[in-house]
Amino acid sequence: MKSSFLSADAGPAEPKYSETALRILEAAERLFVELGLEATSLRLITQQAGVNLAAVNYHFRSKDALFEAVFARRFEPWARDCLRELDALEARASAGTARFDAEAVVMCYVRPALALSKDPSRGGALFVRLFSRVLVENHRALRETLSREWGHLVSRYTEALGRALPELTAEEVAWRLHLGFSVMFHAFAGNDILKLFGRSAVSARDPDLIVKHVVPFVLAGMAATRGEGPSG
Amino acid sequence: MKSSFLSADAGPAEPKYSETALRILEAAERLFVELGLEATSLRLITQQAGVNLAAVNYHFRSKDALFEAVFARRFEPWARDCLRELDALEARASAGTARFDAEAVVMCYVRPALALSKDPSRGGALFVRLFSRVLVENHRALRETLSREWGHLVSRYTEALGRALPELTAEEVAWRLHLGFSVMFHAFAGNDILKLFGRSAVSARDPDLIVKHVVPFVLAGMAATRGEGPSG
DNA sequence: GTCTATACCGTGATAGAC
DNA sequence: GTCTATCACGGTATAGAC
Repeated sequence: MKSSFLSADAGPAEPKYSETALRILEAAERLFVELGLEATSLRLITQQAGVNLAAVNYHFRSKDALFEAVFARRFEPWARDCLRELDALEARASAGTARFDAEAVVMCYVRPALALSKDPSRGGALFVRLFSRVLVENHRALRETLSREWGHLVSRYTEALGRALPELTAEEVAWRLHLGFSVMFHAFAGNDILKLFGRSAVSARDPDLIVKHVVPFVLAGMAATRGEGPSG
Repeated sequence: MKSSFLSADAGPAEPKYSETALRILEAAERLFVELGLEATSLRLITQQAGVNLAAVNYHFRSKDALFEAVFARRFEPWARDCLRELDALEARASAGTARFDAEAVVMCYVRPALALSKDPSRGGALFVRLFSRVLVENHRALRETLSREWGHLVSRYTEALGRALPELTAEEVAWRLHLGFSVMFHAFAGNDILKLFGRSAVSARDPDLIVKHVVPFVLAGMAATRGEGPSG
């Protein structure tokens, strides 16, 4: 078993939380998902958790750090799933039992996202929505952690997509990945921009339905011909 | 000249603002763009505008309403440009001088966005970024206004895309529009999700560069084959 | 180590004097 | 129209009880 930090070893992870800390963590998760980060006050969290306000500053450091902890608890197992998918794809491709194309790479993200969506014990669709919304909104609370701990995950997807689309330059691959993931995050976030205008016919909540529509869109976009002309 | 409320007549618009109100409006716009909505306090705005704190509640009603005013001043002329583009496309198509395809429809959004990006007197690229960020983040401040005043704009794009892609069902058209606009908003917002992970090679600031990469992606996505299989 | 009460300062909003 | 004073609420910090 290769144990490079680039691949998906199961860490011990799950730092032990005291009972108080866990109560805070769980109340916070529920409220962040329901109300969003800004709209959830520490006083509401601690009240629902049945603990003192100051406990959140003792066990976690700040509201942002609490959010980081809520996030990490759900995100890390998921990210490890993604890495395992990528490892498995590489293995299958080496063995000649799988094509290494854009669809295979995209599915290395979609499959774990879909599995998580359907597993309430790991946060389910609600967490996927929270996760995507947070990425889309670029929250300061996560910037440091994500780039320190999970930058290599993006590197893996970038390499994989570059291998799947060898006719593209590195810059083009970066753009396709950027755009493709933007749509997928957005779709999974359940944000319906057009609904802001009161005119959307899209019901964007069922994960299977999202995948059904978003995957063909993303695959076609990633495989687009450079500077496609007006008449195809 | 048909003058249905559905098409693009030039309204008088521009309600007269007192000098104090204008000073607030302009300081607010600059700061909202620089710092974001949440991070900009009314005390900072009024201080930079050289007016009293309470003036913002007198001239506008609340912080959200102030944002609405800042937004409307830039958005309305732009939205009218979009409507004019759609009207012009329909006219050219009727006259047989233009193809009514997905690219033509998408360009009805991209052209005004690009023009606005390059016109600092109307807010320029900074406002396009603010606008896109606000849509992406689904701000409560705009929900009511957008659906009341500009819902028909989305209806126009929906109809147009349906006409350009007649082989798709209405549900599919809604999804393609939703996904396509999501990517474009996101790209124009300059949000780089992958940069959160510290690993993005995309420099997402130059509007022309954004268009160059995003348009082929969106067009390919919109024209995607239903449930595209693994081997194309 | 763990938990609590309480105080501090910045936020948006508002009432009422001028 | 403008300004001062004040409010309730937010995140945070700390002193001190157990």
